Amino acid sequence: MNAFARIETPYTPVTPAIGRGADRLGETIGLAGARMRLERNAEIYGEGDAAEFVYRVVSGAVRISRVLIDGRRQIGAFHLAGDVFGFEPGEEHRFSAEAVSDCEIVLIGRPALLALAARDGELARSLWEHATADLARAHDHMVLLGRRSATEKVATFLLDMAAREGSRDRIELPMSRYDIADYLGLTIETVSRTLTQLESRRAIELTEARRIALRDRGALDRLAA
Amino acid sequence: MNAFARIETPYTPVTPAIGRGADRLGETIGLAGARMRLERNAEIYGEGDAAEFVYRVVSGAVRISRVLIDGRRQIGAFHLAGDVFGFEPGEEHRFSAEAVSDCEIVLIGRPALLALAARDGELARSLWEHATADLARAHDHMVLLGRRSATEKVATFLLDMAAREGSRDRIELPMSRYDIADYLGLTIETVSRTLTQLESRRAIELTEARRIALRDRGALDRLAA
DNA sequence: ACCTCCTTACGTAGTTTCACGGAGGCGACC
DNA sequence: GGTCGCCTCCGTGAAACTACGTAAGGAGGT
Repeated sequence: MNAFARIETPYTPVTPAIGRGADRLGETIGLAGARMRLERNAEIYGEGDAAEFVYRVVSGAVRISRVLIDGRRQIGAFHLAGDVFGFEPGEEHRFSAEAVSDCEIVLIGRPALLALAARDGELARSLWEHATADLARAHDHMVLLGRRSATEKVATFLLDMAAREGSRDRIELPMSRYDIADYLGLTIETVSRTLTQLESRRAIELTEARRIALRDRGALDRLAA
Repeated sequence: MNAFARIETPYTPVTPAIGRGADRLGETIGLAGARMRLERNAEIYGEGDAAEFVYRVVSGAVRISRVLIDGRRQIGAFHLAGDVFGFEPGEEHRFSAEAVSDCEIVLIGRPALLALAARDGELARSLWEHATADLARAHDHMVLLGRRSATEKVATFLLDMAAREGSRDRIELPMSRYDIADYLGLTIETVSRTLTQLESRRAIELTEARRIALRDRGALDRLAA
C-alpha cells in the first residue's frame, strides 16, 4: 500500500446489495474487516505483492490490471460497490488493484478468512460461489476481447455498466477513457470514436464525457447480441 | 498507453493446483466419480444445460467454448489430463464443453460434491483453490487476448502447451488450427502464417502440423515476455 | 495558465477476408 | 489390394478493412 491509503475505524454494515440471496462472504468481510479510504489512483496491491487480504468495495470503483514491460495494459475487471476481490490461488498477487475513483473498501486477512471458512461451511461455499462467479464473468469477457468488434465491445460495456449501476437509462462512469480502452482491449481514440458514432446513430447521448444516456436500448442490445 | 507505472512482467504460466501438493478435489472426483469415454468432438455439455456435474480429465483434451449467433467462436480454456472443469456459479452452464480429441473423463454430481465439501474443510478449500487458479489463468488469458500481437499470442501458446505437457522441447498438439485460432482470438490463416514465420526465424520446427519442436526457447520467451 | 482528459482527423499497419491449392484419411467400388 | 472421389485440415497469396499511431485541438477543473 502507499501514501494514499490510511486505515480507519472498524466498519458498520452498509448495503449488502450483491446478486440474489445472502452474500455470506460479503457480510463476513463487512463485519470482521477493517475499513480503508482510498484516493483516486491509489494502489491497493501490486503485482508480486503477498496476497495477504481479501477485499470488498464499499463505495467507489476498483480496477484489476496488469501492465506489460512496454506499457501496454490490460484491465481484467472493474469492481463496484459490493464486489469482493483479491482472490489468489498462490501466495502472490498476479495483477495489481487500484482505486478508479476515490473509494472505500474493507479488508480481511486471508488466513483469518480461510480459518473461518474451515469451520463455517456456508462461508466456504460462498467463497466458492464468488470465485466461480468471477470466473464466469472472466469467460464472458474473453469472448468480448477475442471475438467482438470495437462497436460491439463498447455497446456491451455500456449495457453491463447500466445493469451494474441499477439498470436506469442513465449511467455515470467512474473510469476514464484510458481505463475503458484497457478493459476492452482498444485504444482511447477508438473508444472515443465509437461513442460518438453510437451517439450519431441515436443509440446513446453523451451529456458529459462520463455521463451517458442510453436512448435506444434495443439498438445497443442488437449490437451486443 | 497509460501514464502510470511500468512494471516488469516476465511471462510465467499459472501453475496448476495439481502438481504442487495434494489435489483433494481431483482425488475426490477420481475416487467417487463415474468414468466416461468420449469421441473427438463429442459434446460434454452445452450452453444452457443444467450444471449437474463437475468433471476431471483423465486423458485427452477438452475445450470450453461459446459460439455467437453469427458463428464466431471463442474458446475460453483447454483442459488437459488432471484438470478439473465444469464450475458454474448458477444452475446453468454458460459455455459448452467438447472433447478436442478422443478422451476419458470422470464426473461427480454437483450436489454430491458440495455436500461432501460441506463436511470436509479440506475439500472445500481445494474447490476454492481450483476456482481461483482457473480465475488467474483466465486473467492471464485476457491480457493475451486484449493486448498481444498475433506473434506473441502464438509464442505464448506454444510455451504454455509445452509447460503443460511436461516442458520437453517437443510438443504434440491435440487440437486443430481452428481451435488454436479460436482460443487466441485469431483466424486459422493468421495462426498458420505465424507458425511458418516462427519456423523461418528458427524459433520452432514444424515436423508435422501438430508436432512442433521448440528450437529456440529464448526467442519464444522474448516474444512472450 | 496549466494540467488532465477527451475528441477528431488522417495516414498506416496488422489482421482478416477471399480465393485457391495441397496433403492425408476414409469409404466405396472395381 | 488398389484406385477414385470426397472430406477435413492446413498452408499461402493478394486485396480489403478494422483498429491503431500520430498529431493537434477543445473542454473542464484547479
